[in-house]
Amino acid sequence: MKAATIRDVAERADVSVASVSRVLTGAGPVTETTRKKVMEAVEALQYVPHSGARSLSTSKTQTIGVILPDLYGEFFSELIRGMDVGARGLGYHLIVSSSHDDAEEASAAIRSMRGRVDGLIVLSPHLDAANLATSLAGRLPILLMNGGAGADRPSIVVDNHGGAVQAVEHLIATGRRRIAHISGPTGNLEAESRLAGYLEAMARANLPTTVVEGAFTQASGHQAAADLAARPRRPDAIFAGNDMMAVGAMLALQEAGLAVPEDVALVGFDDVPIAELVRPGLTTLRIRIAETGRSALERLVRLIDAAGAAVADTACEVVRPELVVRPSTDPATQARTASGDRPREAADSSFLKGENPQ
Amino acid sequence: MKAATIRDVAERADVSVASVSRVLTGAGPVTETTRKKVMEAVEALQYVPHSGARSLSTSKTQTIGVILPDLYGEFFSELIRGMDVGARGLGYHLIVSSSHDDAEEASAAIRSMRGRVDGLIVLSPHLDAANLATSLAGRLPILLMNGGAGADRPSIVVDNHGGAVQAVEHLIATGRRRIAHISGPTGNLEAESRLAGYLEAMARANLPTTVVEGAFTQASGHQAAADLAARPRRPDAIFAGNDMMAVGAMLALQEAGLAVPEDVALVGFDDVPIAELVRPGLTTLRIRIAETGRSALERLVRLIDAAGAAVADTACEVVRPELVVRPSTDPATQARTASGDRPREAADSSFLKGENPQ
DNA sequence: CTGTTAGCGCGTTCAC
DNA sequence: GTGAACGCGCTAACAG
Repeated sequence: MKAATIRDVAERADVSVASVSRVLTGAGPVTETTRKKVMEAVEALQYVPHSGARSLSTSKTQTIGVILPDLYGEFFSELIRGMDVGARGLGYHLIVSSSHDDAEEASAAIRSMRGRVDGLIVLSPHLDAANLATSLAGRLPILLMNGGAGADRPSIVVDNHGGAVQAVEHLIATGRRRIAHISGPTGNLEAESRLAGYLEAMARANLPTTVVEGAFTQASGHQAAADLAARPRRPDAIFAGNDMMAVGAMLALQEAGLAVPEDVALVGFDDVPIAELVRPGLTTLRIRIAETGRSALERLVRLIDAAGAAVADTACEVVRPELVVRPSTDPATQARTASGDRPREAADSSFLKGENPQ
Repeated sequence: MKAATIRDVAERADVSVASVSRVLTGAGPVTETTRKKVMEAVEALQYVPHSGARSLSTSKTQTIGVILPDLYGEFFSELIRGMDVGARGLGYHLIVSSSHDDAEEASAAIRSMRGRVDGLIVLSPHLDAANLATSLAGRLPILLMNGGAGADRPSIVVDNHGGAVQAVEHLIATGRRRIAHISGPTGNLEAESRLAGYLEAMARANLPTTVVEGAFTQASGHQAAADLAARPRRPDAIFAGNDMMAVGAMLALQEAGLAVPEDVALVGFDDVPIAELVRPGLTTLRIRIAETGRSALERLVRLIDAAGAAVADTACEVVRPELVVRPSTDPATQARTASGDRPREAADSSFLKGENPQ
């Protein structure tokens, strides 16, 4: 008892497979009579077109692949969510492939996408990702979001440097001077840009710098902050490379008996959902993550539709983070951000709101 | 300038396509000489096999589809993460399809998977999902995780009823009597089981019940708790239908000037990562979400491999939630859960730890 | 061990 | 308007 094919339908409806195809795809002229016969047969046989075969025939899979380093943490899940929304809106499917630690694995993952997707969104922190993507994809439209200067390929990057500068300047403006930075892992382009921004802003203000390397994980942020808190000349502010580390740092500081922001002010990066839920609410640099994801997907689809002629879109779109001040640096904002609802959602596209989560 | 096909490789290597196929798939006997010639041609032409064509030929896509209602919130993202880990381990890809509000849409989504995946994991809260899946998939292996009694199909369900009973009994054991419940949305099977468990446990203890309906979202939990806090005979404990609502409730209570757990104790459900990060840490019923996801995927693959003969596996696997006591019901646990690191991760499989998140 | 050929399931020219 | 044939790119029989 195998699934019915287009041939079975044609036979039962007593027409040719071509007619069945015409009816089902809606393309080509068809008599109402045959249309009806076909539909009846389809119904009777519970026929469902085989998208794999269709893809091979049309060389369109209606699927886009997302290559990313990890699925852990809210950043990536939000991004995926946004992409998924965009994909569904355009009739595309999303195939995710994560946890490619080294370049070798990532390259294999990209390779295995050929014939399976119409385009790729690559978020690889590996330095040579751009080259990899270029060489391995064999003329597959690719959108880079790996944090590197997009070279001359379509890409989207976050202005990490500018965001970091904003963070530091905000801390300075609120009277902080001993500002430490918990950086992301060495080799990660995003992490390095944020670090560079921190260093530049501090240098400009003529302040001494302190950097502890983290790994973009909550645990590493916790450890780094514990370290900083124990130092004789403890900082009066910490700028963490991302929100997860900031959250870890916040807990570490509180465990050490330090008050946030009174003793130590704290700033994160990304504005993941949890940033608003911790207490005190976390000041951070907002990237509209889900929206960025959707936008990325839509741009890739545009690229796909344009096909070869798309030499036009080779730009590197820059996403500028927006400073969101919360109680972790400014107690006065307490009232505003104390709500359990997320005010920002009201401003964003409605797709950002989850209506029926488990 | 199109991508090279197997024919191009065969031509350049001066062998037949069959030989190329043998070399590339590793199946069948091949001389070292031809192997070398083929590999050279592959290298020269930058050839990458077209997985779509291969799938059509082998009727194996090495892809499994996940149908879920939403991607919002940590529950689903954790689940997907676990599935992704399992998939990669078994050489499978994951294609996600979410936000199917009504049964119609979900059914269309399932249908569109034909020829694209080897099996399906369906997490639909729609009551008739089981039927839908059955009728629409045309002999596609399916694993149900929709919370309903799996009928006689392979499925995984959480013991929501038992978990809810545990929650209530814990609250009673810690001296609470006016225990309210913020339920999930009507029509959601998980929500209804949890509600039933609450009602049963309360009845057994001969305590009066109070139920406010939420929507499994943080915002709805916030609103429900604000409502409860304003009542003349305010509860001294709240059991929320999931962690997101519990977090919303916690913030609402704190805004109302109530102390957790002193004035109102709070229990959630799921044990999403954030449950440990809010203050006070949230007592909840732990489902090893990522692990459950991985396990589900592995089981589905087993089902796929077994193919037709798999009448054996028709069981309904039950996941039993484990009560995790944190300060939101018991201040004495403060010290233990104050750490920014997640102790539980040490106990779980290492794949649960994110090493390189953005 | 290797080459030839027939499908996998569908879309799509072309004549009719 | 309709049907027969070919091709998408690859794997798997079957001969040689």
